[in-house]
Amino acid sequence: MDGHARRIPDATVARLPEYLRILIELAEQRIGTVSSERLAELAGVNAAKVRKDLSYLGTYGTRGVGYDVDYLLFQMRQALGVTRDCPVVVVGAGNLGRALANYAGFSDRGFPLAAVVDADEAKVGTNVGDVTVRPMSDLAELVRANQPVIGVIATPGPVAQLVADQLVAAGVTAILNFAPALVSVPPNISLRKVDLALELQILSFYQSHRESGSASRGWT
Amino acid sequence: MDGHARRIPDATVARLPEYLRILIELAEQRIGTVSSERLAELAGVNAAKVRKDLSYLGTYGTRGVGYDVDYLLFQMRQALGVTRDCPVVVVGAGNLGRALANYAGFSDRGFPLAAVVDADEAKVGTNVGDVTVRPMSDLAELVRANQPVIGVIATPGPVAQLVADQLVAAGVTAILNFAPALVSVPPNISLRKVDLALELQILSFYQSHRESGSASRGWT
DNA sequence: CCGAGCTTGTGCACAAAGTCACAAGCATGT
DNA sequence: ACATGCTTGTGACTTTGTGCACAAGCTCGG
Ligand SMILES: NC(=O)c1ccc[n+]([C@@H]2O[C@H](COP(=O)([O-])OP(=O)(O)OC[C@H]3O[C@@H](n4cnc5c(N)ncnc54)[C@H](O)[C@@H]3O)[C@@H](O)[C@H]2O)c1
Ligand SMILES: NC(=O)c1ccc[n+]([C@@H]2O[C@H](COP(=O)([O-])OP(=O)(O)OC[C@H]3O[C@@H](n4cnc5c(N)ncnc54)[C@H](O)[C@@H]3O)[C@@H](O)[C@H]2O)c1
Repeated sequence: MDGHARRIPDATVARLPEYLRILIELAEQRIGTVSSERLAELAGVNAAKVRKDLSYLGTYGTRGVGYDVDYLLFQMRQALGVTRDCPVVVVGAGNLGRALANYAGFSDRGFPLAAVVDADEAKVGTNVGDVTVRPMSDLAELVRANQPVIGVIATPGPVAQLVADQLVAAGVTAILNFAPALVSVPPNISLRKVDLALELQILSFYQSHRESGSASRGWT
Repeated sequence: MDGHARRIPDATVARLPEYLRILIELAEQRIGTVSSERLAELAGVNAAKVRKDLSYLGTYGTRGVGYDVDYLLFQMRQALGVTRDCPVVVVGAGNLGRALANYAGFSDRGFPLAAVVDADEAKVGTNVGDVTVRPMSDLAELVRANQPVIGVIATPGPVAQLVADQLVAAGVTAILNFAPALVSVPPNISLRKVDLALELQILSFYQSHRESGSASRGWT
């Protein structure tokens, strides 16, 4: 379609959603154009980096003016593949699973909650957020009915690999893992992990070695 | 004490807590020594990287044998600054704040919950986990009584900067931000953010551009 | 139509991170 | 004592990411 399709570096991919969030805010404020300078300020990064990042998507800016917010927004959604909503299935209806299920921010950002499943019979049938907890045996069907789906692991660490295998078998193509355990998936499945205790330990490190680590951003 | 104190790269710092978690598991299994090869396998990274990472802490391995688990564990805790527990104060007693407060994994890993505070009068006085929600006006005193403290922002995005400022004013030296907003802090304060919707969008990208992104790990 | 004033897009030089390959060094058995 | 086998620690190289600086290019006013 475009013809140039150059590969986007991982570091850039990791920043695109941040730009996306900012663009959405700008669009809500009826701001029509934005410069790389301003975007950089809002995202807490270098302006040159913003321009380089955006240039991987295509040449969408106008020299002397900046970027058209709505157009860039459209192109960014296209690039990120968030043009259509992508439902999410949460596995584990514990503390975290329930908080996630109650979280409106997911639907708002294009990731509606499709279902919550749990292995515990006592939790199946209870309500969390807008949905009813379903048994693990429903997983394959739920995934098939909603494809493509992102699977979220919110179970204890020791069963994380097992759950991941079940998600993959059910046909999920991307997994977000909150359990503090390594999980392996086939190479065609995307996997990311979020480990909160790990974040605290990184903070702890920079706190005890008091010199500006990579963690802190500019102070205005 | 040691004399050589070379600067540890950020990328290494981000991996150390993962090694720490694995070492704790190994110690629990009464495993006395571990090779870089095995550690790498458990952490899902390259063995040479493990060795280089560990070499920043000091020369604690034994050639032909590997690393003594207990000794390395001790040194790693030392390096990460997690030798003493570091209490955590959560701001915002909503879905996420309550899930965090109920989460045993924090105390287990050296980050006991000191308090939960909230600006909403209706929530002050309610119980979450083992603690009672306190008003914002108690923040400074709570921080003073527990120092050093890590502050966790679990409030809506629009007030995140305000809350961060209050945390800094109260004397917190490290902040973990869950709100989807940029917050600025003075350079001597450590700051990290966790944005779940952002993670989902990154997954979405790699899902729509189906080639192995940086996200997936090996499949055994 | 032209010049002034911005802002983009990118070449380039540098910094950081990752990988390989291997010498150095320890333990064990003979 | 010494050869053997294994694993560490690290120098050299590759890949990836960052930031500067500036030419190219757009808009607008006169
Ligand atoms: N609660 C938090 O704030 C928090 C924070 C950081 C990380 N985490 C991590 O998130 C995970 C969940 O935490 P939590 O506090 O919600 O735990 P939890 O114990 O409250 O909930 C775990 C849920 O998983 C279910 N489960 C157990 N085995 C299962 C299986 N094989 N298949 C499907 N479901 C299964 C349980 O029935 C339970 O409902 C843990 O790994 C934890 O370390 C939680
Ligand atoms: N719930 C989730 O699973 C989840 C997931 C990802 C991100 N988040 C983010 O975490 C944050 C909290 O989410 P939530 O679902 O718990 O929201 P929530 O609305 O349930 O809770 C927010 C809490 O913050 C309190 N608060 C509001 N203003 C405050 C102020 N100025 N000072 C102190 N407290 C204040 C409110 O009283 C409320 O109790 C949001 O930014 C959200 O985007 C939540």
